[in-house]
Amino acid sequence: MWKTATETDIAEVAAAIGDPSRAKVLRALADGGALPAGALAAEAGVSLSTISGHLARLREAKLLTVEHDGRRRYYRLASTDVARALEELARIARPLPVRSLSDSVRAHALMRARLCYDHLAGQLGVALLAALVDGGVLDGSGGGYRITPAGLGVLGDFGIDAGEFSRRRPAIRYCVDWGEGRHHLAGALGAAVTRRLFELEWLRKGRARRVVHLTDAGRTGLHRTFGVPLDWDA
Amino acid sequence: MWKTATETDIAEVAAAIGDPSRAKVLRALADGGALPAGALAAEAGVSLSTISGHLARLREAKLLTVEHDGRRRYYRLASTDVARALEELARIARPLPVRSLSDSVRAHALMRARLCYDHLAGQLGVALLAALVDGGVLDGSGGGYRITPAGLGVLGDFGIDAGEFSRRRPAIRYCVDWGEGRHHLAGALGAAVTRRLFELEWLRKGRARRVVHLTDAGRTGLHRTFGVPLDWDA
DNA sequence: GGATGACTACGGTGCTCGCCGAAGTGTCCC
DNA sequence: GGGACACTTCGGCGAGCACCGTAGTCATCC
Repeated sequence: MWKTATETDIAEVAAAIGDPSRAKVLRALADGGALPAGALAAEAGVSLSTISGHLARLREAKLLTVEHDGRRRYYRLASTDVARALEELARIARPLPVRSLSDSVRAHALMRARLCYDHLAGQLGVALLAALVDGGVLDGSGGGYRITPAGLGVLGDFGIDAGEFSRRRPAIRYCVDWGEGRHHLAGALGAAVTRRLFELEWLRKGRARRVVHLTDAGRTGLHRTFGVPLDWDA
Repeated sequence: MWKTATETDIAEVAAAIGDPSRAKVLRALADGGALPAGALAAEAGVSLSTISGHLARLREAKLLTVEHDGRRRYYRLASTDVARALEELARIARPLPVRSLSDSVRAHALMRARLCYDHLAGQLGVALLAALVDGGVLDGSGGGYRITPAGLGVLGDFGIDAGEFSRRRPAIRYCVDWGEGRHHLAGALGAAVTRRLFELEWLRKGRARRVVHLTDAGRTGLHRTFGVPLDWDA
């Protein structure tokens, strides 16, 4: 039932994360995407042989998984838990010096709406979860979230069959977002909603990694479907 | 309003955590207590000079704070955010080999009820928060928790003036506990409740660090006051 | 004021590990 | 099958750092 909660080796994981090159790799994968070794090498600014060693170590620490696809290997975060831990670390880490104007533009965009692993985060993610609860799609009482019977219908109309979720992954999880104590939607439902938002082109990927933009169709669509305020970003 | 969310230096913090000796220090302080350098040296199994260097580094990384008290210096986790990040890392870390029987006894006790920084965690913490929501003390809808008007009264009778909470610390936070997607109560309220539980001797510190035990008085008291089931640990 | 205790600062030693280039392995394309 | 491509493994170099013992700095106690 409960995982056997012996002490765990924090030092090992932390050491695995605690190298500039490896941290860059993890951040590049924080949107839940998969990238081949070459791209990650470029991202981290090191040689292919070096990145290969780093990737082996991250894999050893169970932070990454590999998917073989022909002659290339796509690396991906091992789980949403990893993404969570990374965001939590980012909270307590000191800010990197802002190097350029585009950095601060990107920072602002990330704050508004970004991908955290495979689901929506940032202010938009928070606003969406709040709207789902206010609109009765989710029941937020009881120390967690549950899909209500009414909510099943709303989600079905939106194109999501919540009954189809795999047993392995919790249907609903939440990530703690920037700005004390606000949630955004994660878990299988968070991922499904986000995927559907892209399908409908209510959401579009920004040029910078992890950044997403709400389209005009998305703004009105989210308002009509889930009651997200039109001025959520005011 | 929102913190300026530029990229943060995950690698620096993670590297600070990612050393066996430093990780032991952090784990020893994870219950929110404060310990002098000598005790931490013993805990980590290194010399005083070595621990001094480690403590300086942890302080530099803003993970620890020091309080001077005469000729000794007490070290403490810098914030609840740090405790959170550590628990999150513990989630994804591989379990350390169980070395002895007492280890596994302790692991079991930790799972049942433990301190996470300054508030209650483990199955008991989860059960308490659930009871507070079910009993209407907290309102769990809306993507967070709020104290209800009725709840203010219940808490007052219990000996907690929730109006007195400082503005600096959020009244209510939650930590994600072991076992997918359950919360336990944190924040100023979590700390106040826990403090009061010790005052009333409903809760007693166990022999092992972080472990706490519910007394018989506590079991019935929590049931009558907040509606925690008598068989929460069944 | 001098002795004791708690810690920090310094100097030195050895090991780990991040880095690269070169060579090896597996995959795809022509 | 041969060659290009994507990556991993190997060997070697250099820097960083975890560790200790010793010496220095405060604060307390007598």
